[in-house]
Amino acid sequence: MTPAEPDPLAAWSALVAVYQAVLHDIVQALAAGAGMDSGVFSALAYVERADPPHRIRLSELQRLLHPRYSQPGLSRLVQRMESDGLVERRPDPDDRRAAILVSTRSGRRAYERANAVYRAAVHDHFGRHLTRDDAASITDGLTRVAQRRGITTT
Amino acid sequence: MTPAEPDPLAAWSALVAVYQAVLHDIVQALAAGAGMDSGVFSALAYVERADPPHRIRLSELQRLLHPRYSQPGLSRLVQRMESDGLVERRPDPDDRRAAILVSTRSGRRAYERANAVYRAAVHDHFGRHLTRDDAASITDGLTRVAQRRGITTT
DNA sequence: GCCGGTTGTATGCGGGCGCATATACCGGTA
DNA sequence: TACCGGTATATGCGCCCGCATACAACCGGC
Repeated sequence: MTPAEPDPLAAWSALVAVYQAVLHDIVQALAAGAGMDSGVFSALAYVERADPPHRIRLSELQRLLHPRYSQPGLSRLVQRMESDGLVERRPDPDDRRAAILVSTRSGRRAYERANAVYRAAVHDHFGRHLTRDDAASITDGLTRVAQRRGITTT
Repeated sequence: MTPAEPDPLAAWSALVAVYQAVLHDIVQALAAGAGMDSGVFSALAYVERADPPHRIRLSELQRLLHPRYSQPGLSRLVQRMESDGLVERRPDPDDRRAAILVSTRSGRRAYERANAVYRAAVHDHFGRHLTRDDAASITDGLTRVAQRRGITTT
């Protein structure tokens, strides 16, 4: 394959095509292998990796999940997670408007299982098609864009 | 910035973060600047660039749009496009089950305007944050994944 | 010419999303 | 204290999506 002309539109088109196909497959894998939809998985991942772990303010989660979910969208996503027993909602002692999410034991187990499925799916549908150089140069290029745009990765 | 370790998970995370943020901004730009949602724009783009141009079989459009739209999703997307006067539905003389979409004059104008907005938005929110080398290496790496997965890019 | 499997498209239904808005609470100001 | 602009979260509403399914038309074997 001859090296690509440096056309940002072509880069964007390739990014869109790969993202849509890979994400679709990962979503299916998560549903089939862990019974979890990708929105719940993303939110739960932020709860688990928060500092301190296993708990996060709803407004902070909203900031991390933007623009994937609007504030009302997150409100309802959390309602579903709560009714599925993955997280609990605690009052914030310092601010009575705020809610703090804490993962339940069952939520933590579900996350561990789902994360294993997720990592395997990323490898199967994306990682194994990359050379080491590809992985490094994609990470570099996109991380640069993310930094310039003020996007926080992961 | 020090070069990234060749970690496919990090590459995927960066891809997701950049995609979501950039797409969000492009969608807003399309809505504000051309009054068109991104699904209509994608579908119309395939209609316009089909061979021969301005007309496409619905089932072929479905193949091109997969997995972004399911078959029923596309059926309704096309209904909206038709009721907005962007395309017309013609019977296929060779297969009475099939529908052929043909863009209307108004649909072609709307596409030209929206495409200008789209290209500008891709530049503003993505391209201008890339060096020439970034663009080339992202295109190269992702195109390789797309080829290995049998994804047709744009 | 018929028949079973396949393909192309549409529709019923349940559910998730974003926008606009409502409600409660915060913190500063006078 | 009483107020007021801003912040954190929830809810009403309409729309769009995918899944399951329905229906029509195609095609190959006989």
